[in-house]
Amino acid sequence: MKIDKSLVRELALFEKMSDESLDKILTQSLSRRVPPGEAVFEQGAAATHFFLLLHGRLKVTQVTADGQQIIVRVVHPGDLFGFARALQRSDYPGTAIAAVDSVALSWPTQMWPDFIDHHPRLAVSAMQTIGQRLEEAHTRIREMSTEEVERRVAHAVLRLAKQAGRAEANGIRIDFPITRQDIAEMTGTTLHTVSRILSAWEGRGIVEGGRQKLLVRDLEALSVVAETQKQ
Amino acid sequence: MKIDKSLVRELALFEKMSDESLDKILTQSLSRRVPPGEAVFEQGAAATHFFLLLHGRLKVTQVTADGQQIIVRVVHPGDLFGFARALQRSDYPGTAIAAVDSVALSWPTQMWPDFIDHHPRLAVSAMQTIGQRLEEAHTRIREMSTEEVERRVAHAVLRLAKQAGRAEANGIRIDFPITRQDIAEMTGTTLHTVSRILSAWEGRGIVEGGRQKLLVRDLEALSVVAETQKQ
DNA sequence: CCGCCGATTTGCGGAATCGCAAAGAGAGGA
DNA sequence: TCCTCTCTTTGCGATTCCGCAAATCGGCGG
Repeated sequence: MKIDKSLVRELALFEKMSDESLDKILTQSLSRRVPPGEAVFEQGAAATHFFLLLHGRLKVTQVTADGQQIIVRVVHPGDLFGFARALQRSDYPGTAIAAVDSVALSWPTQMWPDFIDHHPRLAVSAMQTIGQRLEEAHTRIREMSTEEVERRVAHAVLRLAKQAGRAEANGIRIDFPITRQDIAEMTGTTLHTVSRILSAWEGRGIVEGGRQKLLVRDLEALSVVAETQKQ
Repeated sequence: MKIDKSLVRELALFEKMSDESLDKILTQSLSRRVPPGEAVFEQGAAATHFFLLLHGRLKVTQVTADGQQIIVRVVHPGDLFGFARALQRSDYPGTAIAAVDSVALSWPTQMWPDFIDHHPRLAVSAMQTIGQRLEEAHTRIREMSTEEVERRVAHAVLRLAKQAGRAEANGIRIDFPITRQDIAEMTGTTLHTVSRILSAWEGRGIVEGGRQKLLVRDLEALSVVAETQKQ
């Protein structure tokens, strides 16, 4: 499939790579369109490919043994996904579901070692990416350990605004459909509590809600909420 | 400094490396002894080196802006540490403190890209290590999102028993000094709650406590606690 | 344009857990 | 051996947050 090279070229991951190498890698990839609600891969399935998101937005979820679901992370355009475990495990640890119409490139898992051997800089880039992701995970652990629910939700919304925000007349729009339940699963609480918190914020003019919609009207005030500890 | 090569040779990280390469790498390293309570590096300090723990046990902690501390992870012999961020950040994101007398090898941070360029397999190994660590972090996030405190503490103690357990007549001894406060900081709760939980377990014959001591008497029962959801 | 279905809001107990406080206990140093 | 310091235990009231329930809302398909 014909791929828009300029999109890939801009990624930090391929920054140091020559044009020929990049071409070679791209010709070995497959492109796939994923409509909203469809899974790119499912938790527990054999990890046959790793992916790069070109367009759209994915939610990576995990389901616990007793059926509870959490959102591990949101995948944005330019992110690699479905690969961290391709190195260690044979199955995907989570499910990646398209929140909107999305397009992803994919490569067979077994090509990964080849990539690294032929492009050591790629290894460094990839490691930086994973390192960042690890840092994010630690941040989340720290937040869940030390902050009350309202601050955690504030941090989550701030992250969404930064990573998936689109400027609008009245503020920053979260640029994909997201439910209260989703936010609850990102912050380790219930949709009820999230709803109460967002309602309170709406009353203070900080955000504006809606069905699967969220608009941040006052980033400043939201940051204050995120940094202010109770009492 | 003279280093016991056999110790290093066994590590998965260096598994695929030739003897000459390994020798070269080891001659470039420095060995350092760290007495209990002393820090290998401090949060926020310039990341000048990355490390490999040979002997002992370290606790990696982070302190939040408002002074609360959490334990990010425990470093066991054979683990690389203080490097994930050397790739992306210029300072250490946490503090590594020796729980017991420890010995670590260190290399200057700027040698990392060299390592990768000359030993691509090392890059793959390192990435697997970070990938595993990321997976652990996600496990912890999942636990903190969906489980009550008692189950989280049970999981934490099980992990400690697996990673730092030494067989004893009456059960599995956690092989380094650990306080209730430590366990609290690993599970996102308070030392009071941990103390109550451990007391209850002691009453049921599952564990045996003591000052900075912990002995798991009934691994089976503890696993049941870890997997049983309330009600 | 109407009806249905999933998303959201909100009230109200109840349970889990925190925070404070005070007492007990073990280990190492003087 | 005694003293001191830190760690640990335990009680009790205060809070946060969950879980259930019921009502409302909004968009999509027919």
